[in-house]
This record gives sequence, C-alpha cells and structure tokens, in this order.
Amino acid sequence: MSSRYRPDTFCFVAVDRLYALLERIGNLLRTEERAAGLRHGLQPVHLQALRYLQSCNRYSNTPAALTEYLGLTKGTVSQTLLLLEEKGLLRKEASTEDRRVVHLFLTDAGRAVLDEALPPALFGQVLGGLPEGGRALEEALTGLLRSLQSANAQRSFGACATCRHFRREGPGRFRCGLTEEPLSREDSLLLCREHEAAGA
Amino acid sequence: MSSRYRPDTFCFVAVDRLYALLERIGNLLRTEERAAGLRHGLQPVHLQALRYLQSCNRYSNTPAALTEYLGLTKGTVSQTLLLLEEKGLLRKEASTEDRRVVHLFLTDAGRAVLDEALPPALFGQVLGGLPEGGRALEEALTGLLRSLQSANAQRSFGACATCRHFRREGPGRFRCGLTEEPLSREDSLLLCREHEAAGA
DNA sequence: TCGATGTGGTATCGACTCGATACTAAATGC
DNA sequence: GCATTTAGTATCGAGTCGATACCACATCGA
Repeated sequence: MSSRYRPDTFCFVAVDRLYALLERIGNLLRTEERAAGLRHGLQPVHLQALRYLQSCNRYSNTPAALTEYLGLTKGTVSQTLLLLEEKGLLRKEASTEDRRVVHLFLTDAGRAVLDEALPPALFGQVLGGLPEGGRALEEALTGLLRSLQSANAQRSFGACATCRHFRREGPGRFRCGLTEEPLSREDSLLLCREHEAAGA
Repeated sequence: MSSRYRPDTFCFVAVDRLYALLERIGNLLRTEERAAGLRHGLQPVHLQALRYLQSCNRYSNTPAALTEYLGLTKGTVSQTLLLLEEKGLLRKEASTEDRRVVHLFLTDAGRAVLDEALPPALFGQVLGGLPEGGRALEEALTGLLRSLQSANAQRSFGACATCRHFRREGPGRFRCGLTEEPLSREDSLLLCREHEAAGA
C-alpha cells in the first residue's frame, strides 16, 4: 500500500485531495487562457504578463519584477517581452534613474486585448456567480497564497496600501516610506514589488 | 478608466481579484512541479499524468480518459505517454474487450517517481499546516471546480462512491450500475471517467 | 452482410516555452 | 579604481501543444 493512504480510513489524505483540486483548477484556468489567447496569437504567459503590467505600480513595471512575479528565469521573460513588443502590445522605455533598467507600458492595443481576453468567459461567469461575491473562496485563497509565499521566501506583490511602508498623510494623500515619494489614491491600489505585509 | 474598475469604490471588482489569486497559485504550483520533475527529467504534464493514473479506476486508465482529464488534445497526450513509456514509468496493455483501446499502468519506477515528487515539498508543507486540515479551502475549491465543470459541460472525474451509478450491496460489497460489475472498497475510492454527481 | 459513421490511438509538423549558458552594460561597494 | 552585483539580452536544445492527416476497430442502419 502506498504511503499516500491512511489504511485505517481507506481515504486519500487531505493534502492529496487539496493538491489535486488546485492542480485541476489551475489546468482548467490555463486551458481557458490558452483558448482566449489563441484568438490573438498569444500564449497563456503572454496574457499573464499583460495582466501584471496592468495592475502593477511604477516601481514594478520592469522585466526583473515580472520575472519574480511569474517565477520564471529572466531569459525566458526577456523573450516573452520581445514578442509582446513586436506585436505592439507593450512599449519599453529606458529608465532615467538607472540606465540598466527598462520600464514597460501597455499600449492601447495591449489594454484592448486584455479587456477582451481576461478573465476568460468560463471563469468570469462562474466566479461572478459565487454566493457573497466569493468571499469565502477569496479568504481561503489569500491565506494559502500568503503561506506559500512566506514558506518560499518570495515577494508578496501585494497592493501598495496594505504595505508596512505605506503612510497616510491626509485625505487621499499618501506616501511610500521606502522611496519617500507621494502616492495618489490610484497608486495605493496597485501591486508593488517591494510590498511587505503590514504586520511584519 | 478601464471597465475593470468600479469608479465609486476605486477597487478592483471581486472577480478580478479571485482570478488573479487562482492564476498566481496555479503558477506557483506549476513552478514547483517543474522543479520537482526536473530531478527526473520530467515536465509538469508528465507528473500530472502519472498522478492521474495512480488515482483512476480500471475504466479510466486510457489515453482518451487522460486526454479529457488534462483538457489537451489526444495527439499531445499520445506524445506524453510515448515519453513516459520510454522512460519506463508506465506500461501499455491492449484491451481485450475493445481492440482499439489501450490500458495504462504505472510501473514500480513510475510509482517511485510519483511518491518522491508529488506533492512538491512547498505545497505538502503548507497544505498540511492549514487549520482544520484545510476544510474551508477544500469546500471552497470543490464548489468552484463543480461549477466550472458544469458550466463547461465537462466530465467531473469524481470518486466512484459519489456517483449516481454506485450501488451498495452489503458491507464492503458494491456494484457499478453502468457496467454492472462488482466493486471493491478500494475501487470505490478511485476516480472514474463515467462519474456523474449523485444528485443529477 | 455491407457500407457509413464514429471513436481510440498514432505520426508528423511548426510555433512557442523554458532553462541553461554566456554575454554586455551599468550600478555599487571596498 | 577594481571587484562584485544587478538588469537585461542573445542563443541553443529539449520539450509542449494544437492542427492535420492517417489507420484500426466498433457500431449502427439498411
């Protein structure tokens, strides 16, 4: 008998059931993303890159940050970005502060593709139909992601306003304690590469 | 302003947050699977195929069933199986009932690879450490998967004992109402391609 | 019994991912 | 200044994946 069974209960242990669920839902998401991207000649990873660039802040729209976010190597991500640039979905801009760094911006065409393709129809429909706006699912997944990231010594890429460097200076006026730059209300909702949970 | 925002709340709508969470956890799982498979020269999809074959019943260990389970094309899956057979991780056996059909069996080497590689250390540790054995997460994910599959007109691949064809004939003695074959207690826990939810 | 149709599986091709390696350029630290 | 680190690019090979075409066998209807 395999070590995966508990002979007393004749039951797969909970970890295996949970892992199988995550794997299957992940595959389904990937399949849907593949189908959605196919209409524009894009692979799943291309759509994911565009989605990240749409929701990250001005410190985090670089190839290096995207590399960490996607968990790939910088060489792979560099290729992906080359393809997206050729297709006119994003634009590169050299940084004025650090001449090694490149900043990435979605073009109008990139935003249009994203609005059309993500989330895929199947997920949009099912997630939108969850009771209470899927609050229970969101809480469970958020907790899981936090645990995974902390166990993995990985950056959290959380929203700016939930970071321990975030400072409130007045109504709609904020500041980042790390860069000392002022932040708008819109800024405070974007994902940041330097994000650290408030409790830390 | 993009259609993804609700201007009144300056907040991403819940569907986008949920989608992003699923995508990120799925990517993390894939990255871990890639690393785990690398030690054996395997890709994520190879480990997934082995895991399926470990947990499916004798009606469902065929290339066609695996194709449906993984959501890929039969050509793609055929290639994957060829590679796994060459590596000695599974064995093909022609069906005696339908001479078109091939049945797939894990070899001892295949089971050994699987026991070593899945679930990846990161997930095993984090999922095992969830409060209450992760019951809340399991419930939320199970509900989500059911909704996705029903919206997608996809087979559920549920455990035999939860199927509407499942019949209880005595203590530890069961029968499948579809094939009319007797089933053991172990059989009743395996995944079946013909599974239909009991309520239907 | 015979053909039409459907299903299970394989083979081949091209576009693309992804890691590995090697490389350049710029920032940083001593 | 010189070594080290970091950001990014270029190139290569193994492999995924969908598309298409194909074969063997089952099923169904006349």
